[in-house]
Parts: sequence; C-alpha cells; structure tokens
Amino acid sequence: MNPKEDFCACRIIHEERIKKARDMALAATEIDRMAELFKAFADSSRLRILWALRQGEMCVCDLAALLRVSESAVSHQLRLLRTLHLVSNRRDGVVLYYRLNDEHIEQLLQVALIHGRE
Amino acid sequence: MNPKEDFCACRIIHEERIKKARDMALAATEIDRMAELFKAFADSSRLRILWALRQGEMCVCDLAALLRVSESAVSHQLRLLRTLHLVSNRRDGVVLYYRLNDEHIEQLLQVALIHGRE
DNA sequence: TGAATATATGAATAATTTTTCATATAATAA
DNA sequence: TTATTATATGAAAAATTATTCATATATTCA
Repeated sequence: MNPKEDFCACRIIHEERIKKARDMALAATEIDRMAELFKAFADSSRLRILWALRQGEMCVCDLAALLRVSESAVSHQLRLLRTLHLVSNRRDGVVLYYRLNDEHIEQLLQVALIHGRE
Repeated sequence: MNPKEDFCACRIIHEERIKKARDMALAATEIDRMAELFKAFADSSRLRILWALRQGEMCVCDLAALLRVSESAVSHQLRLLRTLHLVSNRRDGVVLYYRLNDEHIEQLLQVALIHGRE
C-alpha cells in the first residue's frame, strides 16, 4: 500500500465523506500550530509549571523546588513555553520571574480538568 | 543538586509562593490524566482525525485515505483515542465507523485554533 | 575588576512515542 | 467451510522529546 497515492487498499471507501472532510480540513500549518500548542500541555512537568503560575509569578528556582527537578530541566521546559508565548518573564536583578502569558491557557487547563473529572 | 530533596541550590527562593503553589497543586493522578488527554491532541495525525470526525463518522479506510497514511497507523492512533474515550465506534458488517465521543473535544480544538490565529 | 549566583543553553544520553511490518481476528460471501 | 476483506495488534525500527551534564551568560556585590 502506498500512502502517498490517493487510494486505499479497501473497497469500502466513502468518497463523499472524504471529500467533505478534505473541504473542511485545516491547513497543514494550522494543524501543526495546534499540535505544537497541545504538545506544550502534554507533559506533566510543564502542566505543573503552568498550573502553579496561575496564582502568580515564580522564579526558576521556585519552580525547581516545587517540582523537585533540576533547575536546568525547568529552564529547558520554560524555554519551550516561552517559545510558544505561553509564559513570559521579568527580570529583577539576577532573578527572572515567570508568569502566564495568555488567557487561553486557563481555558485549556479547565476544560481538560473537567474532562478528566467526568 | 539533588532534586529529591526539598531544597534548591539558589539562595533566592520564595517559600510562601512555593507553599501556595503546593497548596493549590493538583494531585499527581490528575496531572497525569490531563497530560494524557493533551498528548492525545499533541500529534498532527490525531488532530486531523479528530477534526475530520467533527462532521460525521468515518471508517478506518476513509481516514487512512484522507490522511494518506497506512490503515495500520490510523488504527493505532484510533486505539489510543478509543482508550482515552475520545472516540467510539459502531460496527456495520465488516466496517467500523468511528465518531467523536465527547463535547470537550470540540471545545479544546476551538480554543487551540483561536489561540493559534491570534 | 573579580567573585558569586540565577538562569540559559548545547550536546549527549535516556525515555517515550509513532510508524512499519507481519500476522491475527471477525464478519461476509461463495 | 473456505476465501476475502476491514480492522486490530505485537514487536521492531524510526523518530521525537526530556533530562542531565558541562559550560556560558548576565547581574550584583565586594
């Protein structure tokens, strides 16, 4: 079977459904952007960081102590979250304080939490 | 540095913030369940499957043709979505029709899409 | 200026996830 | 019953992601 071709080994294929799905499909870039966003939430360390930051800014050191992981690991995770504009930081002397950057974060967390509890 | 210990190499640590974050932290099982859910959305193949199923049920073969990937790959992805109760299926003879199982899916997709477009 | 420290980062390793390939299962048709 | 076919699945291979370790950077303080 060659997935590159627009056919399928099966006989039972629903042309109209596939056409309809193609018509309303999102552009690849949009799918990729969504996947990137969900990936940011798809890791327990990052989820705990995001959840913790809901109640106020914290420095890298605080987050490392909270999660009980190395500061380097937290810093790498924060970089990913920063790259996706989910968090931003503010420097006060030598310390960087991180905060949530976006109301959508809270929405996604809440929907996921409710989903899990049902 | 030993991440297992409740301390941090840094001097500047905000005890109250960490305590507050600990107090409102989610249980590990809840974090894990949320991470699992987000993982399901954190892959472009699965996102495209979920997006396609919004407009009606499709069989494995349809989805493979739509995504242009092997039926085996789609089937593995569907198993994951099934395990998380995000999709369910209905058998009609030899064909299995898959459908979305949950209104939260639509909500998560929409929030993520809007987020990406802003 | 030099030492100390909070954080960042590249590269390597470890861990996890996705896809493929081969084969199995379940339903239908002959 | 046997052949066919749509889908499922285990195990291996390929790809991706997280963490660690070593080191770099930026800021403060002496």
